[in-house]
Amino acid sequence: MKISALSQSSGVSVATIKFYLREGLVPAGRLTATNQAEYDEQHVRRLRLIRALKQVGGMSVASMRGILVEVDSDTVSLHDAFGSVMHALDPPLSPDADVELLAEVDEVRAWLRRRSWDIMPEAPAIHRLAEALLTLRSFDFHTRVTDFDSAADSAEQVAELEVATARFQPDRTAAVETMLVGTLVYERALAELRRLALEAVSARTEPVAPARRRGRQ
Amino acid sequence: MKISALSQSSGVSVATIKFYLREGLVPAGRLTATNQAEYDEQHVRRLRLIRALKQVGGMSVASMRGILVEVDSDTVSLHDAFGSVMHALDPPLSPDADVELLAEVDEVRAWLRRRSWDIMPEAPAIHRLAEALLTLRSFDFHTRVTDFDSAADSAEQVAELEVATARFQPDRTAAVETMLVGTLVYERALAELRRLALEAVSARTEPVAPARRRGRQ
DNA sequence: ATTAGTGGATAGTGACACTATCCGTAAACA
DNA sequence: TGTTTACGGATAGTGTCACTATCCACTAAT
Repeated sequence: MKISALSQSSGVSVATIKFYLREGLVPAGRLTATNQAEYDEQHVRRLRLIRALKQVGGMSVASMRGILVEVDSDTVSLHDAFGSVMHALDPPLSPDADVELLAEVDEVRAWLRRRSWDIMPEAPAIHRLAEALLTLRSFDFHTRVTDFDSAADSAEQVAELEVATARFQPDRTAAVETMLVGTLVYERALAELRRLALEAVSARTEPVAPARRRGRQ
Repeated sequence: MKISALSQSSGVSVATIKFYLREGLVPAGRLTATNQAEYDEQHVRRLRLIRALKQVGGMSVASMRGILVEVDSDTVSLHDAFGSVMHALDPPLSPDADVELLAEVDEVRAWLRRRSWDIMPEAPAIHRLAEALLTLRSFDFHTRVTDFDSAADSAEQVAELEVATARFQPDRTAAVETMLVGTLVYERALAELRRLALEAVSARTEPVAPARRRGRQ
């Protein structure tokens, strides 16, 4: 498969594929001459993955490179590979050692322990979750991690299915890629589900319109 | 409050505030002379909102303008305002009348009806959810909307709390802003929760027993 | 033999989110 | 009172990003 065929079967322009090759997002083809190279299904799959990361995850080329490096690196266990990719997904932590944040992080860690979730203590998701909780609180939401028990149960259910699907893949790279795309696309799906829930609850809650008196505007 | 004070109490530089004013993200201050204007708490709140939308939602200035227009427009009911903002949050639909997508959309609609969720039939979230399900299927996940029943239950729980918090706000604009920021930040929090669930499930599922230790790497 | 396509390098483009500078005026201070 | 500082408004410039276009020597296909 030459570059024009790869372009054809992936829907990505030749110029853009060259750009991705330069950036290290797509592995180089096997050279058969100084100006001829051979590409295969692995490259088609990679381009599909890149499109999904870009469209669903809104990811930049730089962060995709960071993640795809983790996808391609061979760690000992599949679990470690999943972990590396998950950690690379979250933006790096700022070293603002805010006291309030650290307290919240501790609360999240304690909650995880109570749930018997075996998480690396330095997982960025812990910090990100704590940050989000703090932000919510600054906007009048009195939310604590413990309010998420039911959400955690259902997240666990979906996760079972995802991990099973990823482990079912024929090879290591495909497994990690599946885990990656699954994480992002399920996130999107569940976010949309949430927006629908919001609309449904708001519809149910709205008191008969005309009777409501607020100030001007 | 003059512009430098506004900058001080919001943490946004004067130059950037001027830029947001030009772009219509922040309403103009009340002019007291040709070169003096008065800003208030409303402006501080708006700048905090913009920062949250940018950092948590990763939104562009253009899409923020689109949404803030909806926040400021006065519709009859609060529910309609929430709806407009929700719909403006999802990127506009592409007019690709894919048969497969339409079938999926119908399945989502039927599922919503079974749940007695009162949703506008053209809500973009329906299409986005259907799209995500199709993408998942193309990556080996055999997922159907009906797999989301448990997730929907817990989403409904969180939504109750959000809607209540938003309706508790003193004025209309604050209510809509609260709803908006709540939607995005809860999405983030639940996404992080999901990533933690994934790591926990993967740890539990890993068949290799020997040298794995928490905290290593 | 001609032509189209290739890998590789380099330069250019348009969008984006600010950022800097300038201007005439007004407030704050000495 | 004069002088300095800050203001609002307008315009131009900056750095980053994700491509896109052009060029080159060369090879494959016709």
